[in-house]
Amino acid sequence: MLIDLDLLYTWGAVAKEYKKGEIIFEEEGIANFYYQIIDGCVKMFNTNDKGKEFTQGYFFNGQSFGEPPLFIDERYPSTAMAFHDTTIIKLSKDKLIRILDEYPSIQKQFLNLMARRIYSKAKTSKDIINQNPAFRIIAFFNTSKKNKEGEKELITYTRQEIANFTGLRVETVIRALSRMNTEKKIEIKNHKIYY
Amino acid sequence: MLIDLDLLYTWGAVAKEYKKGEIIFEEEGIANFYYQIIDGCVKMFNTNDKGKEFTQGYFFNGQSFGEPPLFIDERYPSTAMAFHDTTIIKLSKDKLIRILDEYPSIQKQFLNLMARRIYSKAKTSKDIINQNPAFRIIAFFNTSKKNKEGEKELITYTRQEIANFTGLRVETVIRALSRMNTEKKIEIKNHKIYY
DNA sequence: CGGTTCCTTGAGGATGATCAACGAGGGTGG
DNA sequence: CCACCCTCGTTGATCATCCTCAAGGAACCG
Repeated sequence: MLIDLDLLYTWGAVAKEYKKGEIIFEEEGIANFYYQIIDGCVKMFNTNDKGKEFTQGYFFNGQSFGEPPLFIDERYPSTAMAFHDTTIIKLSKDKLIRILDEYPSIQKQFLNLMARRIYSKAKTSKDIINQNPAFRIIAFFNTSKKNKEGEKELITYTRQEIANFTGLRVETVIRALSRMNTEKKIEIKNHKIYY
Repeated sequence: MLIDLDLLYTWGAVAKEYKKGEIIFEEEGIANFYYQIIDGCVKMFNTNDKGKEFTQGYFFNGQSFGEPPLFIDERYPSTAMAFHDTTIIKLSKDKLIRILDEYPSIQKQFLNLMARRIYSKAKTSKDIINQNPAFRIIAFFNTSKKNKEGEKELITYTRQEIANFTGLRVETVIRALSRMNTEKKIEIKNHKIYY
């Protein structure tokens, strides 16, 4: 949980529910609000001229998203969409900036958060460049895995979502997955993927 | 210029010169220092199993680099190397953290810096995924361009460097460039690229 | 039970990677 | 001044891989 909910409400934040598939903000839109997820999941992505989608990342309970443009007066580089039904608390940009100025410890938290994001992005782009479907897919699974070490867990993303995240095509993902299955890198039971 | 040099020296920072090609820190190394470039250029990159290189970015005069791991206690995700002869001022991690705690305005600057990095990384990975050599190369040129709008300027990177940054191979870059030349997207005079 | 959404398979084509040479320029030392 | 070396740029041929297009099949949900 990033900023305390009570604090946010004190400063005039408002909770809003978004239905699955609803757009929260769009690429090139002006950044006016701070968003923090109370419950649900948000996907950030870009779409190119030919409608091909690239997923920048997923955000879950207690996480905030879309903050960088607030700090540097830029427009949104990507679109944010509710991936499931999601409740989000919204605070105006000015108020967020004022909170950061008043609470240095919160500012520090945000610095750490941004640092962590850069760190992951560096790791991810390194992996994506590394041509090779299986490798990219594994890298994606690793970032999305809940229980780090330990037994196999169900992957809840569709093959299309995996494709969007890895920059591959659905068919390529499917073929790579079945190859990985026979090579025992993953397990597929009844179309469900375990890793 | 990020942190004032006098301030850094006051806190015990030391300037050091690195010769072209010299390694400043290595992937997976422990992060103990804050680095700020006084003069020169630094390249951050990863190398995969087969020796293929992926350039994460270049850093120039007045910029700092390799900070994220300092904030989150991780190891370096990439290697940093002097791209030309470069003078760098080094400060220990603890001292940096203490500076940030004592000067909230500096902490804020770092927050803005990290936000800007995330913003660029988002733009870059979007572009790289967008299969198409010409597109990737143009995206790289745009980020490295000094005078934003305006007339053509000389690209000072070798074709190998362009390849490393875009995740392509040298030959592919060369062929793409000459196609872009005939299509007038760029200009090549005497092997030199203008964009 | 009908309609979505997701998954699967095959055939064919496009494109970037790979391998192998060679060319061109710049700097250095004899 | 010239020969040599080293880095960078260039070209062609071939190969592997992923994309594209097309057509179904399976699972899930109201």
